[in-house]
Amino acid sequence: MISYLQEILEEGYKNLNIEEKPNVVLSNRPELCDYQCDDAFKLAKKYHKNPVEIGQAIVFEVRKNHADLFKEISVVKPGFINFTLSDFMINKFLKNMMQSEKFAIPMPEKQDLYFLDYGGPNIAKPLHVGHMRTAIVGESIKRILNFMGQETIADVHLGDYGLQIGQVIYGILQDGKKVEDLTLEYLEETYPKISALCKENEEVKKKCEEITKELQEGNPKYQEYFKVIREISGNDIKRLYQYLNVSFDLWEGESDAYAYIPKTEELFKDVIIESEGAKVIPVGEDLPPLIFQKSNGAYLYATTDLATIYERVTKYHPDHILYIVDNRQSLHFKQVFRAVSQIGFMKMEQLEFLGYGTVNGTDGKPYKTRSGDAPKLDSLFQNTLDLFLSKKEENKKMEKEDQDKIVNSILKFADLQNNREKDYIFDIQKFSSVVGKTGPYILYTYVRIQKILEKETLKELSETIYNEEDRNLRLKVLELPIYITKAYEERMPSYIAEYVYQLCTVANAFYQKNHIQNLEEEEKRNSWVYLLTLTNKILKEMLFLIGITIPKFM
RNA sequence: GCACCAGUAGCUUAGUUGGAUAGAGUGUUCGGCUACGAACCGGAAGGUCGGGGGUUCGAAUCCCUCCUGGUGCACCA
Repeated sequence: MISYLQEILEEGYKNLNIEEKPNVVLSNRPELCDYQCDDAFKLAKKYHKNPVEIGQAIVFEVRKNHADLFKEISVVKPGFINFTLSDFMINKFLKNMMQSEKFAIPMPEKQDLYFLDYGGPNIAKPLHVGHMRTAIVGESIKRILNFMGQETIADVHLGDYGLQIGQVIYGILQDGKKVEDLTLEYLEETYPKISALCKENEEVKKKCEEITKELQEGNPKYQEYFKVIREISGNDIKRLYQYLNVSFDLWEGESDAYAYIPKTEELFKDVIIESEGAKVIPVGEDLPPLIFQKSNGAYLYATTDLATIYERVTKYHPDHILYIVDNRQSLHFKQVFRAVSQIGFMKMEQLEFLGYGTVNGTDGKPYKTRSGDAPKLDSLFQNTLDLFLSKKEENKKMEKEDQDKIVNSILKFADLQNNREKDYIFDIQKFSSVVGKTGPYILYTYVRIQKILEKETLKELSETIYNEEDRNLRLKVLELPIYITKAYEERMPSYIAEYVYQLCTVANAFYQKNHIQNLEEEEKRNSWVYLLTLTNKILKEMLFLIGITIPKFM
């Protein structure tokens, strides 16, 4: 709708010899108009005229050819141009949306290949709430890109070759465990134990670093342990991602990047210098240098990230690489991006750091359980399910599959309605709420509309709009492209969550007031069935984009 | 110390390429099931948009400054 209004205005601007591109936005005063254009202020400054005069000239041009599209176009006080759509125009666009496969949303001209990195679980520790955020946000960004016609490759990028593995192997050696003795439970308790030990005991830390280095150099005994650790941990990680409906095309990790380190070093040979016994890459006066190789010869996170970029670029030639990671890593990625772009291997604008805020507890500090760890995902899923089941007796009778879908909707909607970049407070009680702006509210709306439509058949949309709730719903449906475009351009799924919620509130108001069953006026009935059909079609697709699937019953 | 991010209603928050009266949820409060599902709908109260200054016809949004909180700063990931 907006792009169409802008086209109409552009036509008028040409006739008036205005070079600027028109800009139309959703009205912020819905009682005055549907859409507004605030260009007259800027144009007034540039052409040294009164904004109202310019506004009137623009309106005059628009009226010449498109009068039937508007109920009203007016210029108000300081210079706002207000558009109120005619029923004809609203319905014309609703039909366009219904008939188009992707709701007549303007698609990007270019089709690029995006490489996404939104996993990053450490195979030495269980997944916690922070991993869920990466996974949910990343999966949603991937689906949005695909919806907009873009190609994607997603890599889980396991944290599987650093000091943490050296620490676990140290623990295994101490306990005299054999490969076949290793279990998930054992790994989960060993890592924190040794990690804590390293902090107080310099000897142990040195030993762990030594093991890490030898592992990286290919020590066969350590390699054997490593493979089993990765196998055990990887299976558990897969199970949790599966529960969240999050998938990856590649299950690579830092360890896979090691094969590319020699070539990466070759690529960076002109900029690698020696400093304090380590090999580093200077990345500018304002940043600390990136450490390529430790003075003891071991490699680090930054090295594998460079090698991973090398691998991805040479193998897949992506146009963009997106990192969905915690904001706390912003400095690290700034260094990596600079290193890569300063030698011209990739351009800065091809590399995107999509930082998300830290998940904090009600005290505003990073979320921890009483024992001091970040809560495991398993217990979060279980707690959320328990809370949901306790809300209503009937919930316990639902199929397990539907219960899981609702738990997913609770967690994902609670997460995605927040702005991606900001820290947010995680309170399990509020997070698991099922009333108000929540996943269950959205699902409830969808299921209820579906119930209404079950008894109806889809026919034509008439030219009439019958009342305020009816008009509000039609207008809200027309707003879809605004939100999806923003979500795509800014890589912000929260815009879609927001739209879905708004659509549900107007839909609720609509069907609460307007009953379809037993409605004798044929035209009205057909129109409303048409409108609700389109509404649910959109809801379903948008819910898919934020990773929410719809249960059979609520 | 330096750098980055944030501060919006009691609580959780949306809105920052400058636009009209700052928008939700929750909590409080009033009203609505003889109805296609009340996990709902309608109304009320609740705001110095951290403080101060500036730019502008117009600032939550841009600039300066101060306060508060978080995070990161060379061999962890």
